[in-house]
Amino acid sequence: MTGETYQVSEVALMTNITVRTLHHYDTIGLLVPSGRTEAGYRLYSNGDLIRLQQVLLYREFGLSLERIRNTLDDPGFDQHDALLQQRKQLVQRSERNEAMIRAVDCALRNLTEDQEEMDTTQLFDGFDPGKYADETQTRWGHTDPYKEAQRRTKGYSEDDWKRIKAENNDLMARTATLLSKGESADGDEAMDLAEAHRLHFDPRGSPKSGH
Amino acid sequence: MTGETYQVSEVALMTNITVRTLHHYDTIGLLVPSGRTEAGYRLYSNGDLIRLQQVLLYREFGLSLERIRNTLDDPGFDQHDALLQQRKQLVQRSERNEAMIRAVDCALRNLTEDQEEMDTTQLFDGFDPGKYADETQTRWGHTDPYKEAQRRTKGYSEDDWKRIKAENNDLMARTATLLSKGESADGDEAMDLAEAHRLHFDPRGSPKSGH
DNA sequence: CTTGACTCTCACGCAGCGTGATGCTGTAGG
DNA sequence: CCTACAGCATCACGCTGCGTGAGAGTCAAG
Repeated sequence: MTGETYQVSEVALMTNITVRTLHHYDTIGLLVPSGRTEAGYRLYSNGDLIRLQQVLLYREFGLSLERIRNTLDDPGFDQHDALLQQRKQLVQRSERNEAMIRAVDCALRNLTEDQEEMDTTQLFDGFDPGKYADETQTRWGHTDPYKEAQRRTKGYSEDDWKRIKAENNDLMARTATLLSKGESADGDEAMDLAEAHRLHFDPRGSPKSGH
Repeated sequence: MTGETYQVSEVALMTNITVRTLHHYDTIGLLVPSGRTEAGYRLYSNGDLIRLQQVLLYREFGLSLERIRNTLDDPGFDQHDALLQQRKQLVQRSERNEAMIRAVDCALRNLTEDQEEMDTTQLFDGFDPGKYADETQTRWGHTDPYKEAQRRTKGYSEDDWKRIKAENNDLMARTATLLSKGESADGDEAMDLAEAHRLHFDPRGSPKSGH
């Protein structure tokens, strides 16, 4: 007979997952053991193992447990479609992820590379971190293990970096418009928009693009 | 004076984040507004905005809020190093992610492509999903929009796929060893290892690699 | 009977907020 | 002055996928 059953720890050993995971899959209804002992011990059948096998496979693909449960409980409903959608998500995440990598590379470049002509200030494009910049510059002049990373990534993500900078600049734009309507909210002296703008660009009083 | 202050909703508008996020950053100490009104309203200064700006920048890089807080609160401690580590993590995730994509592609291929000679069964390498396979085969014969994806990924991830299949096969191996020592735990009839193995390979009774 | 290895069921914790619930504040209108 | 109504505040639970005890029952061995 194919009627062997296994306890949690056995299944855990077989599949290399934890007992807790089995508990979890049980409580969320993803993999409910087909049997229990009188004492309440979970008993997994061979069929349960098969299901678990599929669960783990789909999990390997990055599908959510909920999605896995749906596709398994309603076979023929998704599966292929689910995989396609999953692929899309993965691709998106991948792109996003690589953009982040490039962005980090750019940040690293900006932190180290020829700071005479491109210092950290520019990182915020006028929205300068100021005092922090001073310390950062003196502290890590050239740490050097990422030198190669710099070369590899040189001229490699200007657009991504620009996007981020654009978003940062966006703050200032919003700030300006916000100020133009909210200046009466707090300040009694109605300063003109230009002045407010300048203050925002450099709240510490060191004007750089004084217009 | 540079003494303008802003309320939560204003800052939220400027930076395009939610009020709740500001609350959160406050409670976790990532961005504590430098002031409050008598009524308890949060008041953000320009300095706060600068800090927020940095926070959002690092967040863009994928650093955890905790890590951001550390690097900002102890400037010169990490930052450069933090970015490097972050880069490593991102690269890892990226690799993992792409492996998943390739795996999904393989799964899709196995689902659709020439099923006469490579049906879903093989997906589990003997640890066959059986009845599910029948349904899946008949339902999605050829949906076709991923045809190109198939071509692009052809012969493209055999190793990744093999790794996954190996992991799946691992289950069976473990099962076998488990059985060899645990057969007395439940079953009274001491079947021989080979038999147990076969049962495991195909608990529904349709032997395929009957050795 | 006791020990020790397993098992069970709560239930909190983590990351980063979303989403109400419930109540006070502040300003404009009647 | 009273009333709306918009904004603010503080809980506090929800989500994902389990990890990690806590406290207690089970089961085979000594």
